[in-house]
Amino acid sequence: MSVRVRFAPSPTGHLHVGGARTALFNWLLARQAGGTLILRIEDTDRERSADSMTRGIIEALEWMGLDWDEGPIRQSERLDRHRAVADALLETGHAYRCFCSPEELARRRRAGSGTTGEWTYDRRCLSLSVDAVAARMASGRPAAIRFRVPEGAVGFEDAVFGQIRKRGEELEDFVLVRSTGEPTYLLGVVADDLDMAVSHVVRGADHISNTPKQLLLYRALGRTPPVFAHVPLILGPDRTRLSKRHGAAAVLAYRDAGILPEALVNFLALLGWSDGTDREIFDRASLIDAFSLGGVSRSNAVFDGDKLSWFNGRYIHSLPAAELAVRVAPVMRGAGVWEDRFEAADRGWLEQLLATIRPRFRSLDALAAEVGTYAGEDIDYEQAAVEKFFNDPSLAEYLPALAERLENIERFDLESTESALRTLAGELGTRAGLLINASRVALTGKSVAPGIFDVMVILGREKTVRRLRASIARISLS
RNA sequence: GGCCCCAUCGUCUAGUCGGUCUAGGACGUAGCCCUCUCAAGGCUAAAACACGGGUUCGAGUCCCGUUGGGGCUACCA
Repeated sequence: MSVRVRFAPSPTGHLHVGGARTALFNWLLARQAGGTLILRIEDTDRERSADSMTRGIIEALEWMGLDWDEGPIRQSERLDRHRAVADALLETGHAYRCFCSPEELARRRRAGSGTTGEWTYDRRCLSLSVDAVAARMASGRPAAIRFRVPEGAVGFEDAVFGQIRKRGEELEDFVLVRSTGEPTYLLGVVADDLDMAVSHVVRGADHISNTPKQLLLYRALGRTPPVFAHVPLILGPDRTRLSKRHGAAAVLAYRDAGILPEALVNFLALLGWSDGTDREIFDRASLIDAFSLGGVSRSNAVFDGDKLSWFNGRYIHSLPAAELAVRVAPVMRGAGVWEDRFEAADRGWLEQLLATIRPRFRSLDALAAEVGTYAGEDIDYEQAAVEKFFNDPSLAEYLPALAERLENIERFDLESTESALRTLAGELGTRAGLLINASRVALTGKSVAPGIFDVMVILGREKTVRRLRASIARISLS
């Protein structure tokens, strides 16, 4: 049997990391089996669904590199089909019309929810005679269609949670079609999964409790249900389900915060799944290779932004410099540090710069912002750096001397600049460290930067000499 | 409230048929090394089997209960 899975988000909000992980697991399963991934938008609640959300979800999936083979299919385009399924259920006696209005139900619910807990639908309309139903329909009274929950237990073997059972008596006669004629989610999923020949339903564990209802529908329809695999939920730091309340839970917010998609994918894969080894770094291909539903955890996981950040650092540090340049380019544009010369003539220089400064960064944002320090003409001097490394009066003498040496050495590379500086320090009878740290402030305006000779080489002789000389004015100010 | 599910370091997790598990790895934290700063990298440390009963020669691993957490309980998805 071929693997046909689906990712079925509802466009009532942004794609958050929980949904993204569900999408990832589905994608992994499909790719691993050479199967099919269907993207289905569950927008049967027209009140809460928004097209902009659908676009955002698609944008997020594309950014993560999770491609689908069929769809996007909007559930709202299949309403007639859903209604036909409901009619069939009506026909076979598995469903019935209910004329109780939502307001009336709310009233009864309030009155009925006494000591023994929740009120469930009392099946008032189930006992209506055929004539009574016909009369109400003729009078144009709106009717919902409810599923008639049969007696007995329902159970299924979940691919990650194992055996799950529920007694039918605990289920109420749920609504299949609203009195407005709109089918509900419960009917929609079953009808769609059936029509789309879905073989594995992989979704969040918040759907476990609804699965028995869906199973009843499959049974009433005389069809074999797919394999169900529920994945544990991702929790916020407060241990409740991730939502907008938890700030940046949206996938696109991570993209905008300078997170690389491969880092998010790698991190998410390991949140709730393990291959049983100590391995932490997985690229797409090895994830496809190693993933299995059996390795999915049964307990919920707290989202740890620090660890995501660590993964992001790993990828920023290890991506080929040329590739990294491609990724930061848009971020640099956003930060206003992009220059056209980076597109052509100075592409190599940009790549070299990125490779030099990246060990200090864990996000594309911070990395991009730093480019300006090296590529721009002017630099800002950080007060703290000036106070810490630019406070020796003799620097007013040393720095011009260093500038002069550097201006005249034959070659200008790592070895020559270092030997020039150390030789000068020796001649001046001072520590090389004094010159080095002061040079750092003079060349970058900061107390934190790559090795000073890397800085000199990346800046080039001319800019190095110029900044060294220009910086002297700052000494007296400190 | 009812029902369902879950339970190993602060966090993510490994833990084969119950037997060197004095519980392993990673993030984070602390220290050390490297060193021109800060990172990166390397090394080290502190840090967990929720609790109580069973079963067993032996339980983190099986069973029951308690506690804790999460989910569902809509004419939401």
